[in-house]
Amino acid sequence: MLMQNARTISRTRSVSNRPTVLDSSNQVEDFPVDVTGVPVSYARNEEIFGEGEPADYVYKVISGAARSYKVLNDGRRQIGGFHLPGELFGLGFGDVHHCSAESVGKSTILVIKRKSLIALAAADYRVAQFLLALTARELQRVQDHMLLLIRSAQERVAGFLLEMAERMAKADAIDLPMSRQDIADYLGLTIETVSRTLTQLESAAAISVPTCRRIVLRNRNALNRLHA
Amino acid sequence: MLMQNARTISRTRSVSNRPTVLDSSNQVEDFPVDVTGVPVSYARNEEIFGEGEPADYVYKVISGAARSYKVLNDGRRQIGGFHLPGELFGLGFGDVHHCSAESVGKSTILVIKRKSLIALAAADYRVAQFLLALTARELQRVQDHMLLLIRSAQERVAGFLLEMAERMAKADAIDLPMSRQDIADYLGLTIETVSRTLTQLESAAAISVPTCRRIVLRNRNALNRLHA
DNA sequence: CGAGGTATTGACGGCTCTCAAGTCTGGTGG
DNA sequence: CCACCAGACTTGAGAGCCGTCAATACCTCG
Repeated sequence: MLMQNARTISRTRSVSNRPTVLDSSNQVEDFPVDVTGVPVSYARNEEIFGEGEPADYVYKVISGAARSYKVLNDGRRQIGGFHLPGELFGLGFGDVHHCSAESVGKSTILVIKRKSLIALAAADYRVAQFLLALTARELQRVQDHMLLLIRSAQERVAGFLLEMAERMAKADAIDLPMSRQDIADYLGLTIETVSRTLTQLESAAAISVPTCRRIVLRNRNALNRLHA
Repeated sequence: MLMQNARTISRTRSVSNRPTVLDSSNQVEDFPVDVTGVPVSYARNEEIFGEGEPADYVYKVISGAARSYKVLNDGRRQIGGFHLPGELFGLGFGDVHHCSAESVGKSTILVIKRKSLIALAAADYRVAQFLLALTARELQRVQDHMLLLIRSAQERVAGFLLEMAERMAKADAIDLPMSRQDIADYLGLTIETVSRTLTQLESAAAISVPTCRRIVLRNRNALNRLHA
């Protein structure tokens, strides 16, 4: 019945670490009009919002990274996406969140009142259009992620590395903010398989792994071939 | 490198079967204001739109069913979703479609000019809100679908049957519009595994399969247990 | 009635999960 | 500064689920 590791849910979590407001007011770029939010700092593994909670805010990563996820009732966790600096998350526009979100490491995140967005969108169509575009892009991202989940372990890991390189990228070196467990839960694999696959890719000279959080892409063609 | 069946792509397809306009004008319900579209009939396996084509229309199923899918370059196909009567699809709000869509069997589909929607949304915020809600609901549906893809074959098939029963449902009997290959590509399995799993579920008295397209849910509790 | 596509069933192999050590790393305290 | 510890990561052996290949049954339609 359950075939994957159910230990996923019992994970270290910094409890009762209240968010700290850093500054009183801060503007959100990207939007066609001015939107303000409050920057909040989160600790490693701290919850940002939980599934089923009222969705009063949307979020924008300033520094660090966040993960959105759902948990199956047998304990398996599926990470739907990682959110890197500059990206918005917590969209969904029901009255409650349909997934949970946590800070990956230490992070600073701009918290924006949803109501103010809704009001702006009602008044200015460009804001509504912008929100629609954001949601549609997120939809597309999730659909692409689905394509990863039907592939072999090598293809998933290669795809993950290429995606991360693309999103954080300057050079061919990536400093992953997330653990092997996070990667595994993102790719629908186990940490052992992720680890083994990275070792294989390293043996194949496609990557090198100087430290476990740092990965250098040595042969993008090989990775792209796997990415299919 | 590739481990799943690559024969998926070579599938019968009714070629050169031009859509037929049935009627000149037809209203779209659900919308907060009047939106008109044109009902078009499609043949079995006929393409409705292709990935990369300009997204000039959105679609609403009147009768029959449609499937949205993407194809990997090794030929594997992932069906992102089935669209049943009453449901809209082809949202996405980029200028091109990011997936393809086909009619499953014979179907009638209302084709709506996207531009007219955009214009309406710009003029009336309720329309914009409605579109946003639709897209967000679709996002949520895809996220839930992702959760299916990380489960065992039994869990996936059970989840699929429950989803279909919920959406087409009146009673416990479902008449599936789609083939085993469609189900397999939706669940990230092979047709053999889908077939075997249905047989298992039948042996376990959870379902019965009078004909291969008709499935009767005999024990929803058992299915729900699997669905986790 | 025959033909082609569709579905089922079986045997086998491989990929990934599971369980279990072992190794490394980063942080803490002496 | 170093020893120590806990968590994270890696590596190994074995098992199980599902994919592959192949043969057979079914079903629709000409």
